[in-house]
Amino acid sequence: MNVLIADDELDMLRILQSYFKKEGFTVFTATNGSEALDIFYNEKIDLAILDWMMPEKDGITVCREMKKNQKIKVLILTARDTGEDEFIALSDGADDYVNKPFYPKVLLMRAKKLLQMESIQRINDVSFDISSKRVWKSGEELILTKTEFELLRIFSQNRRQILTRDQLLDLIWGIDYEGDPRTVDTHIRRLREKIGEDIIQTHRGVGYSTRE
Amino acid sequence: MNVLIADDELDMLRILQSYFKKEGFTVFTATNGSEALDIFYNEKIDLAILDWMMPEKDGITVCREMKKNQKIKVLILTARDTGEDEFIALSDGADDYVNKPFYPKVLLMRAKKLLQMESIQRINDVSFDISSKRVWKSGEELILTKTEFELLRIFSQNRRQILTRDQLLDLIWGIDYEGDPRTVDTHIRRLREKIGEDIIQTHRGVGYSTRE
DNA sequence: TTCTTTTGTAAAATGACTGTAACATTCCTC
DNA sequence: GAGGAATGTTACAGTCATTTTACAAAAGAA
Repeated sequence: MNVLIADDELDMLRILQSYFKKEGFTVFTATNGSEALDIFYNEKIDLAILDWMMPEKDGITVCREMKKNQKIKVLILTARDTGEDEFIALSDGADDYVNKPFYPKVLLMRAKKLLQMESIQRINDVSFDISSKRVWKSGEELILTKTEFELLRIFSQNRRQILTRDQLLDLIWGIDYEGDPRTVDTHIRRLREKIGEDIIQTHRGVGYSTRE
Repeated sequence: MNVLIADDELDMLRILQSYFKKEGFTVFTATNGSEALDIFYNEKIDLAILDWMMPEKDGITVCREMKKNQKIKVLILTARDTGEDEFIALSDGADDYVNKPFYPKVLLMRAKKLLQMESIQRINDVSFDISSKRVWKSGEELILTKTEFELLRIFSQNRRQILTRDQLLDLIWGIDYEGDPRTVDTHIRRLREKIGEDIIQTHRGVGYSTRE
């Protein structure tokens, strides 16, 4: 997992960096908003931890920019603590908001929550482990192919959201893959056969989603 | 969306209840942990907001119990504010943790984040999400066809305004579509059947509007 | 290599949605 | 209350989207 930490206090940066590195994250750091965006556009960042008050561009501005296109998780960090600020941050797309001073352990925990890093995930009676790629349905282990597992993982990471066939093609086969969107149907069909018909819901004319 | 709020301070309960009701949630309340679990087992609760310190069973115990089987979001509320507590709560399955005192607006925002309902619109007891094209009536999800959803969207964007059949044809089918205006009646009929008869009002000789 | 599994595509079968028309009901006017 | 106009309701067939089946190419395993 790639995390980008942006703060103009170097001490803060150093402390967070060491905490996240210890947990196995790949850490990128920036000391101002523009630098943060630069890194964002050049690396595949999963989570950005942004200080509100930064030179060049403040955390909220950077957050808005990042949230425009990509699906990245953003956590805003700040020493201000009026409710209004927190409200603005959350309204502007931030996924979480933590006041300074904070306990690093808690920040780490919140970061992991955002990234859904608990290794065992569950959708109704189907549970699976991302790292070992094993899947169970009410206790019984299922054998899924690579594509089927990918589908399941993508749905789990985008719960309740409707994903179009094209989105699924992009997410599983890559943005530059040129294939028949109907192929998705077939894989959905195969996945449903294994995990049960009621996990994935069809939205006619739109796409598919988990049913929860 | 059904939310359960559990706190032994009655003032707190009352304030939160009114905030959440105004936003269209169905609110259940409890003043201790056992009562909260009772309600949880008897109702379909989407989100539980639990005070940590409660008689009978504390919030964390209740949270653990709720998280055992079901897909429910839990937000822990507390006046303690050691990082250790927050860490425990989040580790034990809580989805978010907010310190008292807090700003109700922020709590509401966090609750909505948990339920992924940022762009939700409402007409009476019917709520829907334009971006994901999903519709609920008092908590239950409804399946609307494309045309039905379009109708609902147009009415929501033109609240209280009376729209003629021709206007609706133009807005939904496109300006150059040549079709029977009575077709609109049939779609209104089908939409009413799903969302309830009282949402869309007929204006004889003119057209239709929302009734609010 | 040969055999098996997985994958992508195509085409047939199924099922849902749509528009129209015909009939029923309600509302309004006289 | 009768008659006429507008709306509500139902039924149906054409159309379109999805599901399902089948098959051959590709990838992996033996």
